[in-house]
Amino acid sequence: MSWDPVYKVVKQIPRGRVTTYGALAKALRLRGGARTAGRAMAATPSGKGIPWHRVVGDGGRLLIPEPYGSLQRKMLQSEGVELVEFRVDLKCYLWSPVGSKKKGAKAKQKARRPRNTSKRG
DNA sequence: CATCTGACGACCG
DNA sequence: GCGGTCGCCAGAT
Repeated sequence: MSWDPVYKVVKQIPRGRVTTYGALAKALRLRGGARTAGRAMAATPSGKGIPWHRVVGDGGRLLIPEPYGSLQRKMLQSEGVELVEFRVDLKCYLWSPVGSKKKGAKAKQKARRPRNTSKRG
């Protein structure tokens, strides 16, 4: 799987801003959801100038493990992003993917499968 | 091919 | 607000 489209969006993240895995997954229509978005980041190639440190989890939580996690904090702080313990103030720094990455910007609505609620209920 | 794993998110209690 | 669990799917063994 080529995460090029994912890296494209990540590179679109302006300085001093952050985004979430879910946002990428939604913007790129990733099937696996945030999980797939995370997979892409885990495979983030170095040397491409990809600001992976601007990608955080839900609520701005920093999920990236060490030593990258520590690095991420440093990077964000260096960009002016205020960090609270292991979180980022999304209401101030959250950046959303514009949506101009895939060629088919039509965003076709696929058939939604009903969630099986009888499981963990 | 089968099995385990993982930079996540949503839901229930 | 927190913990346990499922769902998703690609990569590695």
